[in-house]
Parts: sequence; structure tokens; C-alpha cells
Amino acid sequence: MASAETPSVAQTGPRLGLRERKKIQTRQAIRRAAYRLYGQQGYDATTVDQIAEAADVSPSTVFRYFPTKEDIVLTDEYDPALEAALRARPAEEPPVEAFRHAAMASMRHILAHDMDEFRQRARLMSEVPALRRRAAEGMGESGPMLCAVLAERTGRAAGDVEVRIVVVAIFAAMNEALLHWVEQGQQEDVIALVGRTLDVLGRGLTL
Amino acid sequence: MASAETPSVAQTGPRLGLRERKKIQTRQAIRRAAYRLYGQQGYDATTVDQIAEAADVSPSTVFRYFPTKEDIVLTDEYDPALEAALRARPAEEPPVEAFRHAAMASMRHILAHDMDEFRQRARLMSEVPALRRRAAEGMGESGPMLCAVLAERTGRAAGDVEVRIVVVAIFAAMNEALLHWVEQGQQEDVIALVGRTLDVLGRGLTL
DNA sequence: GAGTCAAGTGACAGTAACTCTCAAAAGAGA
DNA sequence: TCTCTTTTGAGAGTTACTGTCACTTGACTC
Repeated sequence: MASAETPSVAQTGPRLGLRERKKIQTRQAIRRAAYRLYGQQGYDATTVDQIAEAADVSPSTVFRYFPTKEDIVLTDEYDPALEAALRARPAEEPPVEAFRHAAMASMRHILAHDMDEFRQRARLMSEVPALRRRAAEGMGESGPMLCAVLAERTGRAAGDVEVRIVVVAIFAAMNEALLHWVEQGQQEDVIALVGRTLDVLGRGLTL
Repeated sequence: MASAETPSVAQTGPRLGLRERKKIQTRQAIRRAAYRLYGQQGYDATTVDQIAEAADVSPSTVFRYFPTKEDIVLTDEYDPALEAALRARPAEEPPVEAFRHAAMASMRHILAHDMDEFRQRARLMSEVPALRRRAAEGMGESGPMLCAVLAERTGRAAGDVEVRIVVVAIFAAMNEALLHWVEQGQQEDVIALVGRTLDVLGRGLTL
């Protein structure tokens, strides 16, 4: 996750107030409890009430932190890093190549730091239909960001159809690659798989 | 929709029994009632109970015909026509081009026959998050079919990663194009828009 | 350090999409 | 007409989610 709530990054910032720290703790407690229960009993068999009890908060609080049960799994904070990496690429580079370099750098970082959670997330996103849908949602979370960056690089409008098409195609392909990776037992080299995926996109979807 | 339940195609087949005919009627009644209520009050504001009452069946029956409320909107029978059109294309043709011809033929047919329902469906799929998600689901409905055809054409396995990536990329792009079309007020020429979309894919997502 | 204010929380009630079960009704075939 | 099977409706139950309201707990002021 590499989110603001992890110890690894929590030390950044100029010392938060007690309130903020408690919020981070609560958020983390809910997520931890959820992941544990999901692992033990499965996603569907785990009710929000159980998560609340395990995290020692009220059910209302769970919904206050995460709008839906799905968000407990899906919320992350990878985007800023990816965006920064993208903006660092030269503007003449075609979108797929720029994304390739940025994504690979981000992924290497994630794999090195939050490997376990990455694996569990990927597995859940592959096995639970509701999560698979959310993940496949083209312009869902990071979409607008990528659109903005690409639009800027090419001098187009952020809402340009072609920009949006490029973005959703990349996301859909990446997502499908991850699903494949999970189905194969997460044995493959993910980085290489991502590379192959972007190759296919870059060569115009030929086989 | 061009589904088996519409008058336009219902006459095919060798005279069904009363039971079958009633099933088709019920299915149609539910769909009609749903579309009407969605149009009047919106998707979220319409409960399944209301649909059941308007269609003059019990709520249980609605769920027997459509596993979820979403399926009332999403169920269609376009696939067989698309598949046939695809298989008719020469095997040497690159996937995007084969899909271009097949999809355009299918769309022309749909627009000529079920224009109104096509518009309403597209609008709902754009405006209702739950439906947008279902539609964006890469390998959702028609995915496996397209994979099979493509795999056959190229002599690959149906589960081949690259085949799947090609398919989800095409679907995601098509879906996004439709969303854009709805956002622009459904004024544009959809066929031309689909063409542009496939151009982007075919040229390797360059801008 | 007491007092005020706002943010965070929990208890509770309500809604609606499903699921399951079982008995009644209706079509199919003899 | 009688039986067998499919389809249907009724009802009860589960669970994700929403909204309200009173209570607690940090944050800030004097």
C-alpha cells in the first residue's frame, strides 16, 4: 500500500496531532482486521460487523472510514509516485513507453516494500467478483490522473476521447495481466509480464 | 437488444410451447416495466418491488429471471451476430481490423433496429455507477467469446495472456468511446467514433 | 488549568437488494 | 381426466449501506 498510514512512510510530515494519529491508527486497525478475516474466512463470509468488532470500533465507524466494504481492500496511495515517475519522462516519448518506465519503477518499489499485501490484494481482486469489477473500472481511481498527465504531455484537452481511450486500454491490459498472474499462482515475474503486456499494446494489438 | 424475446426475432424456431411463450412474455414484461420506471424515476430510485408490481409478477420472479437488478439492463443477445461476423473475416487480418469490420456491421444493424433501446441502455450504463462497472468488466459477457475466436484465428490457446490482453483492451476502449458518446449528448456519429477508437488501438496507442 | 468548540464515535432505526424454503398453481403428457 | 414437472408467489432472513442524534474526546483559548 505504501500509504500514509504505514510505519514506513508515517514518519514523514511535521509531527501530526493526536487526533490525526488516532485516525491513522483506526484506519490501519480496520484494514488489518479486514485483511486478516478475509484471509481466514473469505471476503463474502466476512461481514462488516465482524470487521468492526475485530478492529474494536463500531460498524458506523467502519463506513465512516471506507465508503464501501470494497474500499477496505482497494484503497491505496500508489498514485502520487506513479504520477511523479510519469512526469519525469520526456514528452516526446509515446504514451505506452512513458508508462512502461514509470510503471516498472513503481512496481519494483512496491514489490520491494509491500510484497505480501500486494500479493493478497491481487488475489482478492482476482477472486472476488465485486473487487474485480472495481479494479477493472476504466476511469476509476488513477484514470483521471493519467489522463491529465498524458493530455499535458501532448497539449490536448484532459477530456479528449483519444487520451481517454489510451488510458483505459492501458489500465484494462495491466489489470488483465495481473489477473493472469494470480491465476498462474503468482509464480511468474510480474515485471516481465507487465513488459510483455505493454509490448502488445505498443505494437497495435497484433498477435 | 435483438434478443430472442423481441418480436423481430421471436418468430424464428419451430413454434414453442405455451410454457416457453409465457416465459418470454414474463421476461419481456419485466424488462419493459424496468426500463419505463428507470426512465421515469431513475435507476436507484426504482426498487425491484416496484418493477415486480409494474410487471405484475412477484419480486421472487424478477430475481428468477434476472440474477441482479443490473442484469435487467445489461442482458442482451448481440453476441452471436458479432461472433458470426468475426468468423467471416480472413484469418490473416490483424485482430483490430477484423473487429472493426465485424463490430461496424453489428452496430449498423443494431442502430437500424433497436435504436431507442440502444440509446437508453447507453445512457444508463454511463450514468449509473453500478452499471458502468459491469459494462467495463473486461472479460465479462462477450469477452470469452472474442478470446475463443481470436485464439482460433491465430492458433493460440484460448487462455493465452496476449489474446486476453488484446480483447480487454478492445472492450475497454469501445466502452470508453460509448461513454464519451453519451456525455456528448449522443449527437456524434457512433460508427465514426468507433472507427477512430480502433484507429488509436491499431496504431499502438500513440497520440 | 478550566471552559468552549469542533471533530470523531457509537447506538439505533431504517431501506433495499438479494437468498432460501415451501406450498400452491399451471402447463405437458398419458 | 389424472399425474408429473415446471413455474410461481408468499414469507422470513441476511447484509450492506444510510441517516440521525447524543455522547465522548482532542484542540484551542483565556
